[in-house]
Amino acid sequence: MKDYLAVLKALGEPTRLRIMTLLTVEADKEICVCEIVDALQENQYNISRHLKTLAEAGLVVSSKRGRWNYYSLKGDFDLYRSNLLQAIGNIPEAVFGDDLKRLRRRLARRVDGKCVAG
Amino acid sequence: MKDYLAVLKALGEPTRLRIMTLLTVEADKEICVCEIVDALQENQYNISRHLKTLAEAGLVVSSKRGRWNYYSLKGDFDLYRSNLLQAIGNIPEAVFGDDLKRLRRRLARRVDGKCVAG
DNA sequence: AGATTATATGCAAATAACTGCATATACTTT
DNA sequence: AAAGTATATGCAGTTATTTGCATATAATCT
Repeated sequence: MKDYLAVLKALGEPTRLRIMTLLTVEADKEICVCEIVDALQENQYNISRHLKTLAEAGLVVSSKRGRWNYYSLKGDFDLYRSNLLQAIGNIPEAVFGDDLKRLRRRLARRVDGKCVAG
Repeated sequence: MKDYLAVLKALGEPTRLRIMTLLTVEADKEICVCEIVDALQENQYNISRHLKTLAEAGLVVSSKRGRWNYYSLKGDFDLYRSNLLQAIGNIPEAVFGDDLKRLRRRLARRVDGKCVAG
């Protein structure tokens, strides 16, 4: 039961739910930590920790490139996780409107599709 | 966001997830508190409290009859909650095997479809 | 090599959630 | 009316989760 609970707990925390929404809405992209930090206006260390929790729950994966670490939805969800993601997909985008706006503004700054922070 | 979170939090706790499984598997029935207490082998007061949390999250409803209080899944789920229930429906029944066995044994004791506790 | 930047993490403090116990409430039975 | 039964809840203590700060790690740039 523990594994199943870990996924629900991972989603049941505001910052992590916000992160999952970013990654879901921009599901075709990998997003790096500093972009998430900007979009959510939260501390770097907290974002980093919440991402770890999401990864441990089997919801996201990371891919390090240079000093950047890019996160994205885990590709091959089992039915349990994909139903959960479908559920949170029903939450109106307006709930996360500011986050998404800031994310898009930030993504627009990329050069060659890569984060260039600062 | 708070309302959406409350549902995920409600499901992300072992006792509450176990309760939801009982109510889902026996979705055609209303189940009273003392039957849940027996099935889960937990304290009456904790079950009572967790049921309250589930009710506040819009997942279950109660219906008082005599001194018994019967709980069941809320009938008219929105898409968000119904997708969540579909998700937890993917958890193998074996995970809750003992609970379900005890519940069935307990339900078999009903008289006229009503709980007769003790 | 040394400085800089992006990310991660150990530890202590703060916050939130859960449990146990006692007891209240509400209904029923004698 | 009194006793009994099913359920709910206030309060205090415990346990779990999250945060803040400092700092570690790892890669890059000068």
